[in-house]
Amino acid sequence: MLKITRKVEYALIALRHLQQNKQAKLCSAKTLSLKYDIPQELLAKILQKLSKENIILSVKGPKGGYKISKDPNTINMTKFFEIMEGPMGIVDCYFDSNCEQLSGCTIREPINRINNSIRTMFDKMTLADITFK
Amino acid sequence: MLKITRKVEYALIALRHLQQNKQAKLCSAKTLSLKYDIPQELLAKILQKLSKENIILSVKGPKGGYKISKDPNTINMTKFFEIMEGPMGIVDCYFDSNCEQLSGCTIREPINRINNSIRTMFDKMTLADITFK
DNA sequence: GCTATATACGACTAATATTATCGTATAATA
DNA sequence: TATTATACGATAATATTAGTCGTATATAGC
Ligand code: SF4
Ligand code: SF4
Repeated sequence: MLKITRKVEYALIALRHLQQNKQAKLCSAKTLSLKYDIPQELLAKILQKLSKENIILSVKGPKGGYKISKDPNTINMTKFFEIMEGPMGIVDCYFDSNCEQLSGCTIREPINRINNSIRTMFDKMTLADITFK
Repeated sequence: MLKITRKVEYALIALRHLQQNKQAKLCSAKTLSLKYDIPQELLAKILQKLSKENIILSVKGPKGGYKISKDPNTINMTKFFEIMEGPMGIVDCYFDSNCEQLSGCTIREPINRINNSIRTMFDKMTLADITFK
């Protein structure tokens, strides 16, 4: 319960590495997967998503790989989580209304207050809080 | 990602009902399951757990059921979540050390800071914040 | 041009966690 | 003693997450 996904963790590990080696040329998915013991194909897809979102820059071909392309201070964690995993809420009704209980739900309001607290907390936090500190 | 479970939601709905009808005698699992459209057997097990933890009191037999037995102001949400779902952490290594990456993990410290922030937030919140307000 | 290496991307499978159900036992009321 | 309700372990169904595979494309170096 209340877990972040492995996908997000792998993304953060990779981003931290790229951030702290940003003076270096490029770093490939393979290099990162070996260094941090992350399944290569899975990490590759994660890096592709980060690239598509212009958080990192990708270069194809031999000697290719990835490097940081956006200041991690400018990306807040709510946004980052939603880029990686879609809408973020501790219950589904925050972004989807298919809940059986919705019509007569007595806890939706208090639950949404909690939701907003968590979102606010992550809004105030940036990628740099994880990739730097 | 970062979701609470249905089990917890059902528990909160039931507790809110019991709290707001605490002058009433008893309320059965069946009554609650019909009123809130929650699978009866599932809700029954949830109520049994709450009873075992002395959050509610149970009475067997016809005319039996449940009622609140502990002031919801005295139970913080971290404790409540952990009663219902076990150790709470956004990553496993907060309470379990079977992670492949653990030895060379570069994000554990920053992740744990987030973890602590979430726990602190829920420590400051009580069951009454959901069952009353 | 050819080969090797690396990203891009969709489809698929496997593993795990969550949600729900079933069967049986026990207690108490009337 | 029949009925209603809790207690509890085992099992099944479903959803989510994690990981793999196949194929295409780009490019560096020879
Ligand atoms: S808070 Fe209520 S409406 Fe929202 S998902 Fe939970 S049960 Fe459904
Ligand atoms: S933070 Fe690091 S050690 Fe902890 S679970 Fe995630 S990858 Fe594993």
